[in-house]
Formats: sequence, C-alpha cells, structure tokens
Amino acid sequence: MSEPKIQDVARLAGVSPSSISNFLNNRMEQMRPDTQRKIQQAIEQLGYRPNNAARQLKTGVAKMVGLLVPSLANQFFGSLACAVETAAARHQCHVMTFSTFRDPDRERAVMADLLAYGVQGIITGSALNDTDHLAAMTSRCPVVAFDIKRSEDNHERIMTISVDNAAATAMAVEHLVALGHRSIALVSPPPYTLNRQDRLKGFQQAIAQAGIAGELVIADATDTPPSDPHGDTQLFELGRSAAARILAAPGKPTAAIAINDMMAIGIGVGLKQLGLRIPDDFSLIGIDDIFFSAAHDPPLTTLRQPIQAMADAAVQRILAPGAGQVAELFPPELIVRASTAAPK
Amino acid sequence: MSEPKIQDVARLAGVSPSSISNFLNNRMEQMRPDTQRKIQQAIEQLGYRPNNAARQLKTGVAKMVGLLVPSLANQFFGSLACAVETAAARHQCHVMTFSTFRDPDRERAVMADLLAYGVQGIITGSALNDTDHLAAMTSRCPVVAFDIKRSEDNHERIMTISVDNAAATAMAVEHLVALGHRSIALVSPPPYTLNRQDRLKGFQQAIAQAGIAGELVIADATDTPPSDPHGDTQLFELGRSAAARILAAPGKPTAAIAINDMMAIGIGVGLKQLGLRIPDDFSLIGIDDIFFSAAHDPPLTTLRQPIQAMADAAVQRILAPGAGQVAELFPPELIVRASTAAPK
DNA sequence: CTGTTAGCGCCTTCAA
DNA sequence: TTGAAGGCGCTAACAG
Repeated sequence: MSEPKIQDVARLAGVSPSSISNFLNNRMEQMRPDTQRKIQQAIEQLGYRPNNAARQLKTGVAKMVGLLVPSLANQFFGSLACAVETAAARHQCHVMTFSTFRDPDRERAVMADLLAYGVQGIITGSALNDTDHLAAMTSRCPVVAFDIKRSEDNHERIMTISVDNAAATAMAVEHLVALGHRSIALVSPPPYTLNRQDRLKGFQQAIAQAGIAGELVIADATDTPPSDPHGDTQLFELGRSAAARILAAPGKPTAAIAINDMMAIGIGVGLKQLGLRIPDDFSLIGIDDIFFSAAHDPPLTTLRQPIQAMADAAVQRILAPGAGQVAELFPPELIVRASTAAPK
Repeated sequence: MSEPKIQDVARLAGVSPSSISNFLNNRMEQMRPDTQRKIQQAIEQLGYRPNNAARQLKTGVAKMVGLLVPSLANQFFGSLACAVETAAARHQCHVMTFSTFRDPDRERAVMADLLAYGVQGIITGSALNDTDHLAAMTSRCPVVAFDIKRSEDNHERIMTISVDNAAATAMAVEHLVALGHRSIALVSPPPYTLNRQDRLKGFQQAIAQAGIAGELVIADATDTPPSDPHGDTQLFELGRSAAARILAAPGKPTAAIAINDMMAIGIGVGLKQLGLRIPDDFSLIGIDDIFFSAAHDPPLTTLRQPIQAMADAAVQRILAPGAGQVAELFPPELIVRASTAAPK
C-alpha cells in the first residue's frame, strides 16, 4: 500500500534524488538523455507519483483553486464547475469545489478549509449579500466573485465577473420588439440584488427606447413548497404561479422576459396549464441558457451567458493576477429557439 | 499574505507548540482549562489555520476522497457530486471531483492525480467498460464504482453500488399494467452495459409475468448532433428521434419505459411533435428522477434512484472498509407524476 | 551534469 | 502538564 518515494526511484535509476526532482519539474537540460531515460523507466516500473502534500509543503503553493457554488445539484452551477475545471486544467491546476447551500456559516467554514489547503485563490458563484466577509478573504488570497456587482460596499480587492445584465434584458426586449410585440412583461423575484436591478434597468431603458409598454411582475409567492431545496426549484414554482398575474397585468403583455431560464420554464408550464400555447399565444424568453432550455418543449429562446469564457477569465485573474481587469462584464448571446414568435 | 503557523500561536499563547497540536487534535485532557482558553484566544487572534499539507505529510493521510464523474454539467452527476459531498462531510472529509468526459486517458490521468493527493479512496460514477484499470487501482486505495455491475471480468476488490436495475423496469411495468396497459415498449440505446442488460431483463420478466406484450425499441441513430457534448444530450435526441418507431412497433404500445429520464423527456417531445398528448394518448415513464423530471411538462413519472443513500454507502465503504457489503443494490422508488395514465 | 543538504509546518513520542 | 527533537517526501540551492 505504501507508495514509492523519490528515493526509491533514485536508487532504482542509479542517480540522485535531485535528478529525479529535476526530471519531474521538466528541467531536462540538466541531465543527459540516457539519465532521462533511466529515470523515466524507473518511474514507470515503480508506478511512482510525486506526493503533492510534500511538494506543496516545500514550495508553499498548491496548484489548486477553490470554487464555491450554492449547490452542484443546480444545473447552472454544475456547468460552471465544469467550465472552471476546464479553465484551470489549461494551467495545470486542479479545482476543489464546495457547495455552500447558501448558508453563511458554511460559506465561511469552507473558505477556511480552502485556505488550509493552500489554494491559490477562490472563485465564488455563491456570494452572499454580506460581501464584507468576502472582502476580508482578499488579504489571504485572490478572490473572484461571479455575478455580484462591485459597489461602494464591497472592497476594491474583490475581482468580479458577470454577464452584462442590462444588455441581456435589453437584447431580449429588442428581439421581442423586432418580432412585433408592443407590450412586454419582465418577471422577476424581488430585485434585491444589484444584478437583478441591472436586468430591470436594462429592461426599462429598452422599453423606453422602443416606446412600448413594459410591465414588471414581481413573483414572490408560491403555493407549493420547493421539491429540491438546493436546486433552485423555487424559481420554477415562482414562475409557474406567476403565470396568471402576467396575463392579467395592466398592459396585456403578449410576451414575457424571465429573470432566468428556470423561471421561464416555470412560467411556460403555468401558461400552458392556463390553456395558452407557446409561442402561438404568448412568447417567452429566458436568461442563462441552461442545459434544459434546449431540451424543453418548446425549446426556449434565451440569452446565453458565456460560461466558459467567464470561467477562463476567473481562473486567469487568480493565476495571473494583474493580467486582467478587476471587474469585467461579458456580453450575453441571443439564442433564438422556439418559444418566441410574432404576436397574434 | 503569509499564514500564521503553529509556532506563532504557541508564542502568543505562551505555551509550547505541542500543546497547540494537542489542542487542535482535541486532546483537551492534556492541558489545563486556562491553557486551553489562552490557546483558543491566540488562534482566533491570529486567524490561525493548520496547514493541511504539513499535517498530511506528517500523518500520511488526507481527509479526502476522490470522485470521478463524466461531467458535472450532466445534471445527474451534479446531484451525485452534491450527495457525495454531503456524505463525506459527515465524516469530516472533503471531496475532490474530476470530470472525465468519458475519456479513458483522462480517467487514468485524474486517478493518478487523486492518488498524488493522497485521497483515502476513489468513488467513480464514470466507470469505463475497461474495468481492468479500475481493478489495478484497488491495490493503491479502496475503489467504489457506481453503476457498474460486478462480473467475472472485474476484480473482487472493486466495490460496487447500483440501483436495482431489474427492479426498476419491473416496477415500471407493474405500474403501467396496474393502469391497464397491455402493450409496453422499453426504449434503450444498445444495451452494451450490464446495467442496461439488467433493465432489459427486469422488463422482460415482468412482461412475461403479466402476460402482456413487450416491445424492445433500440434507439441508436439520431439526426441532430448533440448540443452539449458532455451533458448527455445524446439520450434526449435519441429519445426524440425514436418516437415514431415506438408508435410503429409491432405490438402497438400504449406506453413506453425509457432507459432513463433524459431519454424519456426526449421521447415525450418527439411524441408531442407527432401530435400525441401525454398522458392522454400515450404514457411515459423514466428512470433516475433527475431534477427536471418534476419541472417538465407534464411532470414525469419515474423510478427514483436513492442518490443520497447510495452516496452515503459509497463514502462508508471508503472510510470504514469492511463495514459493508462489497456489492450493494439499492431499491428504486416509484414516483408517480403526470406522464402516466390509463390507456384510451 | 550530478550528489549533498537543509528545511517547508506539523505531529508525536519521549523526557522533564 | 509541557518542552525538545526528529522526520514525513520533496525542492532548490550549492558544492563537486
């Protein structure tokens, strides 16, 4: 069971441990080809793997970044984790992911764990409203937060990455207007977060610019409890129970923009239960482009967040500090599928 | 930036490093209460965190298990990762998750990485057909594989955990028969894996027992390329393009059991495009109970895999070897939703 | 080009 | 109840 160590390899290869170390760290110019070959062979023969803990203890750095998400059971964050893993791999770096379940205590605890592992930085997709604690982390390691917006409250040292929220809703409005809609609803939970406020702002500006009717429908009550506490089913339920109120809104909207896909899907189901057909009777558009948007019926038109590009940028910020801006907004991409059409 | 170390705490508390160590390892009986208090205070004042690498190097074990999944972007495996994280946390253990993208080379590489981190064991939800390599790992650390079935080919030392596949399809048949269906199709990709063969077997036995018509529809061709290479969209597309063939099957099935939910959802969409309504014109049942099954239209009847229980068992096998069986089958649970009804 | 050496931070006897 | 000391496996000078 006990793993072979660098000494064993050295002995077998008939060279010194430092040559093995050089070999492992790709300093090939420091040895003759045949030494190289012997080392290679010895390593394979023994099935030798360097011990990360020892290496880390010595060098002081772990090739590792930490990732915090609300829950991996939430499809959006599963995709994010996958993208971050891919991005980190480009830098020979591994990712340690923790689910926080949006629990502030747990968030604090796992950040401490991450620090104990010596991660090079922390990426969070689970930023709490209280950014003070996050800001405090920046004195320990670089911190990149997805989807929170810089404000006076949060320290300069938190790097932020977000989709351009105002652009997303504005593009949604433009798409709908181009289709001929003249009255559009924006459906959202209470816009507590700056992100949601940005989406609202983008919506209102685009509505004003197009000179059409815009309705804000706040979805904040649901009759059925969430079936999965961590999967963000709430938004689905919220959307579903908002369907009737959307139709009854003052401007008689013929289309709705949901704050995200999960909610859009819920709205769609609610609308169908009310007897409407999508997109014939009503158009629907989401934000995110989660996996199931394409597999939905009808396939959902949405504004895709460029997750991989955002993940790449996040990892870059951690591993090559100073290489990029502190705050960056990524443009969403309109994915036209079958949930939007001209109004009747 | 440099973290405080045990010496610093000792100095500040006015005690020796070993007392700090005793404190950290909960050997409180070895010191006076006031020493304890002083240490506690010093730790907090410094924001001290023990260095995992040093601890691991010294003790030889990392409180960590490794998890391999095809991709976290696949909702089922995101849920699995979440469940494993929860299970491991009960043992003060962390999880390092890697996506393999079903690439054998990558699978081998990440297993080696996991070993280098000194994980206590490896849980894989991404077992390749070639179990030899997996079996070879068992000499390095305990290995638990989800969803592969023990056979003569794979070594005794791979511990396996799986839902009872035969029971799942059998229960699905029984549910459908109770509803009045007399001709049922099982839709599956080619049943290369033992798991799928078991599902097929359970289906056939249940069909025979009920004395009704059973049809096997192999879905192996799709016209549209997968939209997400790692999200298992293939099964969705496969299901969708199989819809017509299901209806045309010899026995004129009035209901279908899909090999999993993803495929069931695809079949449902395909069927609807053909003008059928579910469950009025046709009943559909899946296996897994992924998140979106409940949020689908109509909500999908399915056989739930008890993921948390399975994850608990997997972690148990790793952390408390000998505590459980080597191979274990978990009973699926029938979740009746709205995609099944009596035939017309 | 290769070997020797001194720790990285912590844990754990062992002695005081 | 506390302190001193050795070493886990590896890396990076530095000396040969």
